[in-house]
Amino acid sequence: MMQESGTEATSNGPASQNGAVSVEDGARDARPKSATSVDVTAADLIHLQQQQALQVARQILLQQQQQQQHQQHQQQQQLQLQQGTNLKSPKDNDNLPSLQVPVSVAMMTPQVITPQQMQQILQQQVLSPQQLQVLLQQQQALMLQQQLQEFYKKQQEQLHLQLLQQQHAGKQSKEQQQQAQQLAFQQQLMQVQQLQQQHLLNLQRQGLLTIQPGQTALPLHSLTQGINPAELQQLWKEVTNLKEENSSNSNGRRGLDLSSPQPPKKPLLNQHASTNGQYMSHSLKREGSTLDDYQHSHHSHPLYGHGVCKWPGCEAVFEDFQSFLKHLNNEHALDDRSTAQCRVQMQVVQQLELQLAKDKERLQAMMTHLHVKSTEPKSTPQPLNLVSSITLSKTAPPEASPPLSLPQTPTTPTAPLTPLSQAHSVITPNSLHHSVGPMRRRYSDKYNMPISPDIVQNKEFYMNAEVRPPFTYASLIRQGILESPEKQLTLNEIYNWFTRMFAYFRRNAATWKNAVRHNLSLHKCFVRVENVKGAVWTVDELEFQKRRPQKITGSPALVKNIQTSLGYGPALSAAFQASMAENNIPLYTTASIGSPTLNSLANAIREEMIGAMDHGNSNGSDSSPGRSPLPAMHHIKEEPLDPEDHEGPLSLVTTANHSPDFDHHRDYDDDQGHDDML
DNA sequence: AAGCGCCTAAACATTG
DNA sequence: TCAATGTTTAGGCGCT
Repeated sequence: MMQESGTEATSNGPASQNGAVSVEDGARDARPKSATSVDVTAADLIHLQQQQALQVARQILLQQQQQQQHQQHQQQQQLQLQQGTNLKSPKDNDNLPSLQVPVSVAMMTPQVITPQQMQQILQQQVLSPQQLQVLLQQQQALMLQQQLQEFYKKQQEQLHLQLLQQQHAGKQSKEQQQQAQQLAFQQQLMQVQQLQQQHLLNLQRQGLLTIQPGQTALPLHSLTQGINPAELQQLWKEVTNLKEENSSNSNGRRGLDLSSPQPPKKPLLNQHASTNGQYMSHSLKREGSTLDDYQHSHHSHPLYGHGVCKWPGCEAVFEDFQSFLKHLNNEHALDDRSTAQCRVQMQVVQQLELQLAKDKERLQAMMTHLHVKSTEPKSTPQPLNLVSSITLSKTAPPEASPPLSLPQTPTTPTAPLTPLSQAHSVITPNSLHHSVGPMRRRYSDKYNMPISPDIVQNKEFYMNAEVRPPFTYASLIRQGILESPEKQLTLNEIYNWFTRMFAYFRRNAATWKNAVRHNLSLHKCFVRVENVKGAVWTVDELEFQKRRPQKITGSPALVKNIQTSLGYGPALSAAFQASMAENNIPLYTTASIGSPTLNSLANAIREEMIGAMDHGNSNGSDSSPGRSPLPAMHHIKEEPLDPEDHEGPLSLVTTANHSPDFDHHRDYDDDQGHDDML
């Protein structure tokens, strides 16, 4: 199945299926001028904002640092004055290297933000919650560290002073002094220890540090033994290392690391990585190790499928995984372009998620409003089963069937707007793909017809969503043939029409092609005509029309359903469109609405339905406006006589799982020339 | 429950 | 010979 998706991607190039494609294209366009300000996307703006926030934060930190240095200096002076000693000169300090604050510590720290400043940053609201959290944690750690440093400094000073005092004091009460000194020192040690513990506790609490049973011994031990700058430094290093590891390991999530020597080059990247999984962060983090990392899992590498690089807008083909990796590292390395693409992809995902959430909500509301049978235990909400699910109970069981390999349809969470008249058909996300055994709920085919002009949009829907169209093969074949300029198609052209018009038929080719051939042979309405270039298939409308009416007449309930669907058709379409539009999803719709192919298809199908309706429902209670019973199109014989082939709809839910052998690359256009945008 | 229509699968034949 | 194209049969399911 994976293969199919891969081949599809390449084969129906134009018929890109997921809405993301267009966005990606946009990214591709924007990518060239890497650093220039030409293309400013929303992501860029956000990035910019965050950069500015960083800038502000750094400035604030700088100021704070200066202030603190100043304060420290003042404190030192005060201390000196209080101690009544002017002996201590800067020089003296310099002469005590062992007491110096470790340089590395000094480099890493001194950037504590005051509450006011922090608030200021918060008010700007330019930092993400994660960033803020990390920032806060770092600030707390920094503050504690600074307290430690100050304490340590004070301790140095006091010791120094005491030393001097001792020298000056001569021999008098030396022991007393030593005792007092020891006492003071012990107190200081205790205070430092408390601070350290507090610090560690904080770190632990913040998840920045995991203290192992034996680990606590280290700091405490060193403290009790007397603080050694080297040890302190080591301790701090350990703590900071832990912190860094922690932050970098946390799903790639990373906030502003103000204390890190190198400013984060692309703060956003790792955030994006969180949505894209580990691969992204892998490739961005350390290219050197990517190869090995992927080696074992290349089969499932999201960026590699069917020998094709799936990086947005790339599609480069590779013989083997190795070359792909090479390509990945070379062409999609960490640069502006990749970054931009990554951002775009993230937005795409976010958009999709957003849309999904919205639609789910909407669906829920709709179901609630319509009192959709709550009997279904299914987890997933059922879409449009607008028509009271009469036969629901029946259909329910099958749906529990084994999951077929059908991949989820990316594009359509929403139901086809098709006037799924098939009332009973319960089109659920599940059923769509699990075609389980009985899959074919093709309900009365004859009834399901698209009815409203909105069929065009439905067409678009089917072109892009892997949803089985609710028409029989015969109906579809006929449609394809009638759409052709000469009203005739070769078998291959029919195949192409199917794949072009319905995403659903882009897979499981063997199955549906066989069905097509079977239908062509089986139904009298399809006439094989020898042509110059071989044989072509035409439609005998008379034969085709013969069988349509019958059913409709039969069941009032069905008629009712049809009416219902008629009424809902447009509404559904509108809802679908609204949904898409609302979420800014490009979807195939509008673009090709005016295409002749679609229109003709829509018309033809509509006719078909209308014809059926006429037969079954002569009074036309429904709203179908201007329904010219058949003929509107291709010499359709009016008389709806015998029921021969009136085809109903293909079951929407059908055997979706077959061997995937969609033979891509059959040009879709060999048949009629109008391939609209496909 | 029977009959019908449709779908899927598959065997087989024909053709290029 | 092979693949594409046609034909036919069989079985299953949903619906009436």
